[in-house]
Amino acid sequence: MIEFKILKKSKKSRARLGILKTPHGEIETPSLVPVATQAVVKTLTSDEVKETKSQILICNTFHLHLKPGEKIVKSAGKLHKFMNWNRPLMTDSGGFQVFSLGFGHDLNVGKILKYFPENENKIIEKDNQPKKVKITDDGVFFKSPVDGRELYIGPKESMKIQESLGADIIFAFDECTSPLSTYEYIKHSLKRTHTWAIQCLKVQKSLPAGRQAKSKVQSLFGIVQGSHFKDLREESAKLINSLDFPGFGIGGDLGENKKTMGKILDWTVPLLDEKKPKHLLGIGYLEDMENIIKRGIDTFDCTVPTHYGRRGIAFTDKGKLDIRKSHFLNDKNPLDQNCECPTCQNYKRNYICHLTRAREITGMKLITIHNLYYFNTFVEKIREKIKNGKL
RNA sequence: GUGCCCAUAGCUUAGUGGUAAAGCUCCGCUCUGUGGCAGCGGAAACGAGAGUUCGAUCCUCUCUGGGCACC
Repeated sequence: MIEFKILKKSKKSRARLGILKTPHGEIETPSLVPVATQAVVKTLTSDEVKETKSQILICNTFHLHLKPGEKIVKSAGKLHKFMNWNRPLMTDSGGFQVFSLGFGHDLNVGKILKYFPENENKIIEKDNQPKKVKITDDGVFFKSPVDGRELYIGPKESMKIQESLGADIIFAFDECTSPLSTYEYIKHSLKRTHTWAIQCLKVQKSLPAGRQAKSKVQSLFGIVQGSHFKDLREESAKLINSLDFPGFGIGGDLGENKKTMGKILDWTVPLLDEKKPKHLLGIGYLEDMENIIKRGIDTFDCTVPTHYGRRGIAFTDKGKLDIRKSHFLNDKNPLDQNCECPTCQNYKRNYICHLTRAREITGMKLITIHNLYYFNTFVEKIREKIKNGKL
């Protein structure tokens, strides 16, 4: 079971400084949670991840269910042993794949709606279904991206898989919704997500892992949905808060821009138990961090540092650097002048540029290490700011 | 030396008697509970000369370069 201690509350905002204790150690919050979908931070070994100041990782239930299957992971001694990561772990429930493989794929939109004119006519009405995913009130039928076979995940299945995987913090199975859904769609979807949340709690308590020594028990976080509709977000926050979750996730779409993201958090966070940790799912550009932390977010996972790293984008004090650009072949500086990460201590832009252009995986690795270190240092500085009363 | 074949974008190849298309490369841009993908946009070519023709990248000849075979 987790334990969450709030060390300091900001007087300027809802930001707080905390310690989140888990069966595999504690983390300082606010904290970034790097993404290790398939039980690996892509291109890195777990030892390398430790050199990036990463405190906790999040793996994915859906992907690990497909490959290699939770039975394999369980028999390998569960996720921590399997991937040689003895620090805290989370697993996402598979709820995001309802969206990413469903409407997200069909309509080519993300959690935050961009202002493309072609999105204007795209609307998801109440009884619409995605092409490759069938969403029912009991659970979701997926078509496996691996071999095409049909697979079903509902709250019970997600809990069982997550139990086998053995992360410290697990999430309730939810339907992550699209920003293009109508109010009626979201209202109906929300009912499902809430029913599933209740079922997840019940199932989790009945599973063997839910009955073992308290110190080892997984902590199940409930997820608030409701899209960009104020009353639905409020309704969801109140309901999820009323259930016996030790922490919360805030999921779903966050409106059409960064401002709506802040608004949605302002509607939601105050309705959730202040003493419990709050995780924002899937958000975390550098410019988002202060914004969400000020609004009471303790942890947040984001693919940006790793995903961008593999595409050759390095984050620096002077902005994003597309290291594949040919002029970097003549640049003898480190990725970032002030960075103390293993990459910046030992390698220069010219070499990393060459590696990425030659499609050598070490290029991706070096940037991934840097980006993670840079993001974690960025959050570290935000923690400092809270400590010093500046945020 | 003789015979045959070939010559289209930086690379690899389509194609047509009315000036040309694609993949890769290159140059921009997009990417938030991760395909290392993907998508959008851009730059860029008919080896040289002559002939036939209203018009030749396409047909004919010569040259240049490359390949193969034979002596």
